[in-house]
Amino acid sequence: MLPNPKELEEKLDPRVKRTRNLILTSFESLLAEKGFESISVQDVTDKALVNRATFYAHFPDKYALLDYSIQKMFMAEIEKRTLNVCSYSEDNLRNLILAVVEFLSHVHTGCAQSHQQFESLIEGTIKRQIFDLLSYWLRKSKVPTEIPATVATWAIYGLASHYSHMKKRPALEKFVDEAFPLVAVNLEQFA
Amino acid sequence: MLPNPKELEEKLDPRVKRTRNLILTSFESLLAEKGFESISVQDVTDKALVNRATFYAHFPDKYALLDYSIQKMFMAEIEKRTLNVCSYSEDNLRNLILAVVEFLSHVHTGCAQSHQQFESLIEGTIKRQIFDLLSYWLRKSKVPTEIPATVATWAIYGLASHYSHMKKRPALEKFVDEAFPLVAVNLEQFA
DNA sequence: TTTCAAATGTTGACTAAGCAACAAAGGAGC
DNA sequence: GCTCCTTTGTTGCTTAGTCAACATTTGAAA
Repeated sequence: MLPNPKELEEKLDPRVKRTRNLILTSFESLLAEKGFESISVQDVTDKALVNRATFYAHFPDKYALLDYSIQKMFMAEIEKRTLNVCSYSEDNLRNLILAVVEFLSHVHTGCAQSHQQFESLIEGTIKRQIFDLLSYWLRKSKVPTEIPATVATWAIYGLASHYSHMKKRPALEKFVDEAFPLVAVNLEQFA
Repeated sequence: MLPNPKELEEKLDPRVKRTRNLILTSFESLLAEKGFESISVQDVTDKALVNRATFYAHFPDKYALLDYSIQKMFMAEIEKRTLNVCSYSEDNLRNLILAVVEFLSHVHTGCAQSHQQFESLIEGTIKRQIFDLLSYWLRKSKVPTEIPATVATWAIYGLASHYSHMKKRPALEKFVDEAFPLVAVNLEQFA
């Protein structure tokens, strides 16, 4: 059911879409200039030209906004590579790994303050996205996919996290070439 | 009372400011791509992501929007030169003439289709702005200003219109140098 | 001229956003 | 410890925006 969320969003009240976009844009630009913890809800709504009470009508708190933001950004990365409308193949898997590595590296360079604490906030969100995507890729399978998808999810995220923390990052292609088989082996039964 | 409108706008409901801006931005970008008459209210609201009924809550029709837009753009030109916070002087008058000439030339190059019909639509709006500005400049005068301000207004607009229609436009400075004394002579009693 | 589709204004019922005021929970500094 | 100020959620009421439906008007093609 992965390609769906689009359709749901299309039907939203225009005011809702507008407000969420304003909040999102404001948040992401703030994230580029200072650390997540030092951003207050007030900051976000001030820059978005939206009332603070309106924020709470859309998000329980700023952590929910972070989740929403990460989801959107990650999904954009996935959709850019049309990985959201396909099934499992080695080629798609390689592209997925590339996408996650690039996304996480981008977060580390783009966000003013990406501490350990911050990364642990987004880790769950991203892994959930990866897991859902893999499950969608394997939706036609006759055998259970939960275990292999879980293993692959953690492996992919771990690789990306590792890469984005390396002092001297090797060439992206080289890194992925080396890591790819270790992930693929767990999924080869679905190729 | 010219410097006031700012203060009034500041206090507007944020939703009102937002909506008007969306409509205005949409309209101005449409104006850059096609003729005013071929722009429908529907076009404007579609691009602005605003409901058509909302448009009518702010403007009686598209002609009112054109007025509003021209006023905003012209005022921006005036404020850029800080001509809205001063009194009459030959120097300010010269700058005003420059501003009007440049503004009208800009309209002629920037708008996709600027026919005679279109110019007659904006002529009144612009002359009103010029007249109001001159009246503001002369507000301290002990003698009546209406007649001299009217003459100067028409003269300035006429010059700008003439210039912007010339096949081979002379250098702006040269043109204004030549025309300036003819306007200034009607106002020299206020210098 | 007739016809038909598109654009114009207008309305009333519904939903979202703004606002001011509140209690409560940190957090920094004394 | 205490104080003071900021931030956080929450609430009830007001205002603005959305939507679908309608009657007109307009303009271009048949």
